Amino acid sequence: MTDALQNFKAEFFKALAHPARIKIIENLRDAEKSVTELQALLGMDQSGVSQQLGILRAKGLIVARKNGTSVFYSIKDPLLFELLDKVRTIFNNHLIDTKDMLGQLENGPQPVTFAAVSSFGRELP
Amino acid sequence: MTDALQNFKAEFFKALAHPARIKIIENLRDAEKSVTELQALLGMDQSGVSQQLGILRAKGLIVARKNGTSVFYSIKDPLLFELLDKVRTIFNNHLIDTKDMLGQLENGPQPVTFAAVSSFGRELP
DNA sequence: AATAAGCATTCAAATATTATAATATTATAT
DNA sequence: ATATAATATTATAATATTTGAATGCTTATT
Repeated sequence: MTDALQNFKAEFFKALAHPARIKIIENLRDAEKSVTELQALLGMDQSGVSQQLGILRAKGLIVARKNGTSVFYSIKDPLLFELLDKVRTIFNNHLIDTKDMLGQLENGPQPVTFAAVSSFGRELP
Repeated sequence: MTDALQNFKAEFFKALAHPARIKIIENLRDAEKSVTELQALLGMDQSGVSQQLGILRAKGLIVARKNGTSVFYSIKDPLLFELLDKVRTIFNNHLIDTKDMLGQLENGPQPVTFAAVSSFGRELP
C-alpha cells in the first residue's frame, strides 16, 4: 500500500475521531442540515458546531451549499454511512465478546493466560 | 443512536487515527506478527512500536499471544479489514472527483497525477 | 445606510497526543 | 544466579487538538 493511501486513511479517521463530528454525520444521514439546525440537534453553541463542520469540510467529508444567509451541509460520499454501520457491527461483536467473558466468570476460576494483556477497550492496569 | 455507540465510534476512529497504527494493522492482514517483526516492517524503534501496539490493544482492536519471550499480535475482528477497504474505496472516489474537477478547468484537460490530490487533509485556503 | 441573522474565523487557555530516551519486566539460556 | 533477548512502561519535551469567548464577514431586511 502506498504511503499516500495510508496517510489518507489516518487523516480520514482523524476527522471522525470526535463524538461531536460523529453526531454531525449521523444527523446528516437522511437530509442536509443548516448550521442552526445542527446547533439545536447537537445542543452545542454556534461556534463549536461551525468549527467541527470546518474540520469535516477541510477533510472533504462533507460539502456546503449556501442558500441566502444559511449554509446547508451534506455528506459527500454515502459510503461513509456504510463505514459507520460497519463500526456499529464491530461494536455489537464487542458486546457479545464481553457477554461471553462475563458468562465465563460464573463458571469459576479460569486458567490465567496472557489474556491479562488483552483486556478489551479499557486501559491496562 | 445511543451515546455509548457514538462514543465507541469516536474512540474506535481515534485508535485508527495514526499512520503507524494503520501500518501495523495492514501488516497483520495475512498473519500474526511479533513486535520485532513489526519493528522491522515499519522501520520504527521498539519503544514506538510497543506503544502503538499498546494503544491498539487497549482499544481492543488487536489481541496478543505470548510465546516464550515473544508476543505475537493479531487483529481481533476481521471486519476491521473491510472497514479499511471501504476507506480505500472512498479514497478512490475522491481521486475520481478530483480528476473530474481538474478536467473542468478552463485550461482544458490536464494530466492527472497523484500529486494533484496530495492536498488532502490540509486546511482550506 | 443601518440592523439583524447566520456562519466563519481567530485567539488563547486547557487538554490530549506523539516522539524520544531511559528504565523496568519477563522468560529463557548459560 | 546471572546474562540476554524481547517486550512493556515511564518520564518528559514537543506538538496537536479542543474549548470557549470574542470578533468579523455575508446576506437579507428595513
